[in-house]
Amino acid sequence: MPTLDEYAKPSVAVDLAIMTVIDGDLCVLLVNRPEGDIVGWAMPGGFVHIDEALEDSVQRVLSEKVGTKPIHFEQLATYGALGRDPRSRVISIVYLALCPSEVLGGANLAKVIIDWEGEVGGRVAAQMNGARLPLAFDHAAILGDVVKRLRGKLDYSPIGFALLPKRFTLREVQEIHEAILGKPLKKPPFRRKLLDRGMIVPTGEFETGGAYRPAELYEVKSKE
Amino acid sequence: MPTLDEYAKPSVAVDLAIMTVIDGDLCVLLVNRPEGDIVGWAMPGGFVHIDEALEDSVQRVLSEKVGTKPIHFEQLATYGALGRDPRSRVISIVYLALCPSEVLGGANLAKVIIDWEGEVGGRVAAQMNGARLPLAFDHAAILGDVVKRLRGKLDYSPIGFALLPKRFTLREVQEIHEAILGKPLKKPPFRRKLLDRGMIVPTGEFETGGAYRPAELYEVKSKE
DNA sequence: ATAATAGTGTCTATTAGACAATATCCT
DNA sequence: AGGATATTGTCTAATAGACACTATTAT
Repeated sequence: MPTLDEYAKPSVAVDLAIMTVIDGDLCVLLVNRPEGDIVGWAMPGGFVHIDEALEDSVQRVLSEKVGTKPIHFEQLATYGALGRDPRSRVISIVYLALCPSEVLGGANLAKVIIDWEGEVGGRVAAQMNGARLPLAFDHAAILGDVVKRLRGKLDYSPIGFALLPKRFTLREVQEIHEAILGKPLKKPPFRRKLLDRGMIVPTGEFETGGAYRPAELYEVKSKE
Repeated sequence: MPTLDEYAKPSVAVDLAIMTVIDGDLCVLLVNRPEGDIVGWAMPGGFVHIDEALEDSVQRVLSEKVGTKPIHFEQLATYGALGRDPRSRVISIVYLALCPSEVLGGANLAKVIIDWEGEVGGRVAAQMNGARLPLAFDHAAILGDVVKRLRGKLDYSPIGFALLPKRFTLREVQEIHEAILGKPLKKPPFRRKLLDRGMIVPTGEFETGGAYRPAELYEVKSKE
C-alpha cells in the first residue's frame, strides 16, 4: 500500500540474457525457479537497489548467481507489462551478455530453439538434453527479442567475437554466425566480408590438435 | 525510508523524446522546468503508476502534457545512473516519438544541435529562436542517443514517414532525411532507393500552391 | 596417396552514388 | 518565354554471393 506522501512504486529488476554458442547451437543460461514459487526456468536476475546504478546491479547478479564475467554486455530493452510477474508489479531491464562457452563451465545452459523463422515478433523455446524446458514469466518473448538483436547486430558490429576466445579461426567465427542466424553460410564470401571489415588481424600462429590442415588463428584488432 | 518488509525502491518514470522536423531542422519538444525545482529544459515525462503498463504511461504523459498523438513511438533505452536526478533516485524509460510538425502547433519545439559529427557517444545541444537552452538532467546525452537511433534506423525502416503527413512529395522525404542525417543527399539516387524499397506508392495526385512544377504525392503502401 | 579442410581467384547480380539530360508547370 | 523544380537515363564504384580451383597437413 502507498504511504501517505508517495505513490506505490513498482519494483525494478535487471534480468540477464547470458548467451553462448555450443556445438553450433545458440544457448542461454537459465536458472530453475524453486518450487512453490514461479514454476519454470528463467533468466538470472535481481532487484535494483536504491543506491546502485543499473550496470552495478548487472555485475552483482553476475557474481552472485553466475560467477563469471561476460566479454560483452549491453542493455536490450525494458519490460513492464502488468501481469508479467503474477506476484507483484516488476519492471525488468533486460541486458544481453555474451560469453565464450568455455567460461560457462557447469552452468545450466539451455539450447535456444527458434520457432518462428521469418515472422516478426517471435517467441522462442528452450530445451536441455533434448527435453523442453518451460520458460517462466515473459522470458520466451524476451528471448525472441534477444535473438532479433543478435541477428541484427551480427554483421556490422563486433559482438560475434565476444562469443569466441581471444584467438580463433575463421571457421569458428562462421560457426558462431551460423548458429545465431540459423542458416548455413558460404565460406569464401564469409571470409572476405570478415577480412574486408578490417576488424580482425592474423596472428601468424595456427591451431593445433585438429585432424587435417590447421587454420590460422586471428584476433580482434586492438584500436590504435 | 524502507519499510520493514521491503527495500526502498527507485522511482520509475517514462520520458518522451518527441521529435519532428521543421524547416530542415531536427527539433524536439521540451518543457521548461518550474523555478526553484530543477533548472533547465527537459523532455516531458511522468512517473509510472503501479497499475499502469509502460505504454499506458506514455499515452498518459502525451495527453496530459502534450495533447497530441504521435504517429509512431518506440522504446529507446532506460537510464538509471545514480545522480541523474539530484532530488531522488529515478530510473527513466525513454521513448522516442515521431510527429509531423503540423500536429505540434504552439508547442515548445527546440532545435537539436548535433555537435559531435562522427564521434561516438555524443551529447547534443538545443536552441530556440537562436538562443541556447540549458538541458536538465542527463537529457543532452539521451538526446544524443535519440539522434543515433534515428540515424541508424532511417534507411531500413519506415520511421522517416512518421514525420510526414499522410501524403508527401519525394522532396519532402529527402528534406526529412537530410535533417536527421545532417548532410545533403543527391536527389536521383535518393529517389531510386526510396522507390526501389517498395514502401511507398504514387497517388496520381500532385501538390498544389507551390511555385513552379508540382511534384507527385506519394503515400506509404498499406500492407495487404 | 588420400581425405579433409584451409585458403584464393574469378565471375555475376545487386546496390549505391555521381552526373547529365529531359519534362513539366507556374509566373 | 523563362525559371525553377520534377523526373528519367546512363554510367561507374562498391558490395555480396556463387562457384571452381589450389594449397596444406595428418593419417
